[in-house]
Amino acid sequence: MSTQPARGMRDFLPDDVRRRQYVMGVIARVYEQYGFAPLETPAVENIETLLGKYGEEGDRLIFKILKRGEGAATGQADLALRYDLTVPLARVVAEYRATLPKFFKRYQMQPVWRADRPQKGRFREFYQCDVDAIGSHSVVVEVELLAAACDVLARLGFADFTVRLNHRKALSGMLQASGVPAALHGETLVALDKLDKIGPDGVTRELAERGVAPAAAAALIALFSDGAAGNDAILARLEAVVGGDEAGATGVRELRAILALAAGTRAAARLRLDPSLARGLSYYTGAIFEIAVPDLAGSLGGGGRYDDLIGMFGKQAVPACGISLGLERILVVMGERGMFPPDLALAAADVMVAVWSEARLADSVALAAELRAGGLRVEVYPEADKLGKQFKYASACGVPFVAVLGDDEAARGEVALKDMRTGVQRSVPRADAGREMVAARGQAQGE
RNA sequence: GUGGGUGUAGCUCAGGGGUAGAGCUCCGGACUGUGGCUCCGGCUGUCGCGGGUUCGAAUCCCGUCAUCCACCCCA
Repeated sequence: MSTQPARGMRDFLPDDVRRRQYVMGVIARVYEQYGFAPLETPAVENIETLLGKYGEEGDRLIFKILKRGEGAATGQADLALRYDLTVPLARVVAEYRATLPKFFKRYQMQPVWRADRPQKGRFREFYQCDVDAIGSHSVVVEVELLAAACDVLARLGFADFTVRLNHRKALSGMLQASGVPAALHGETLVALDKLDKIGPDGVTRELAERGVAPAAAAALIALFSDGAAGNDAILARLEAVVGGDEAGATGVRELRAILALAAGTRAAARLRLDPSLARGLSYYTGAIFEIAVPDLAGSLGGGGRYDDLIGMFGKQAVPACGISLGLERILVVMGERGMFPPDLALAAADVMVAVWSEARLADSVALAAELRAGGLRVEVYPEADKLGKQFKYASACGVPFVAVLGDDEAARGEVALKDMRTGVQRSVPRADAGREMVAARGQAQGE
């Protein structure tokens, strides 16, 4: 029988968990600094909550749960594993709107599931770390979210990430003004997105195949090729192309406002206007973001404004905006670059109590209890064994101290303490052993 | 959904028609109150699975499954 975890799923061994907890701790602290409150929702949602929210591709990748009991024979699904944290949030807001604050700011770090094909930095179960602000149309929300995400990455040690920025309304304005019929917007964006892969000629060909007029194609390619230009230059160009299109003008105005408001935050140096950024999730309605580093094909995070999603739950339309960071992607890059603090690899115990003989077992367990009461993390070697083996085990585990309570020590009321890093051993009164090692640990951490 | 790489010991991998291998890990010993280093000895295999070719297949062929990578899409 195979002992591997199911496809695209992973086991997290202690070192993995420590790294994950470290990163999630940094993220939670930053989000709290911005005034966001924690939220958790169930892994499973009713299937109709999820279907129709993500677009065709997204719906296809939802893990569905077949009916149980008498319904099992029908092969129908009534439940599904959540595909992201945004749609469950929208459901929660629609359900509890009356009791939530006017501006509901929440963060959520939980696993989501996608029936995708696994790849580097891509798993079927992965954690998203979302921050969202509900209830305001103001672009202050966008700026605060962008600043928080940039603070997180900076605090984790990233110095080379960029945040691509675009706007759904600016995008549709561009297409509309270029004479692309609304029905072709989706396909046109897919083709334009390939610009850096198949080049202007390839995109021109593909657009022609899809029925886009040559003049419109040329105008769009010119606009989308402006990658190296500064934000101001792109903004000016966008304004010119979008022209009188009303939605487009709104989009460009909001992008301008976001860039202006962000000037006083850590996001300012990161934001790159990118007219080609589209994003596949269908619920976005306004600004859209994507966070990237050069050494990973996928993004570290993404997000945007979704003013219509909460209204889809049939109650009241509520504006909303959010950003999602991909924990696994961040961990993959941090691992490759060796960005974790060294003390994450520390042993699980400060001291191991060796067991001299069967007769001393009870006394050794008692000694461990005394040391724990003094604030130490203490492991007891679980059986009486040759001392050599016990030291070898302690050494392999990286435990910095071994306490030996042999017959000689016990007779004198002492404990032998060996510092495994220096090899120095001395006997101290049993009552002082805890204090000695707490002091030694403090010294080691001060180094 | 499309395309490519790889499946051999617990782990990392060699072997490409003729008896199944190495390093690491693990266990024991040198070392009966003391680890790391060294040395000696030992355990571990349906060579992913199924079929075919052959006197003979880990090796060649077909299929299948798993896994990794790329595309699509995404975090």
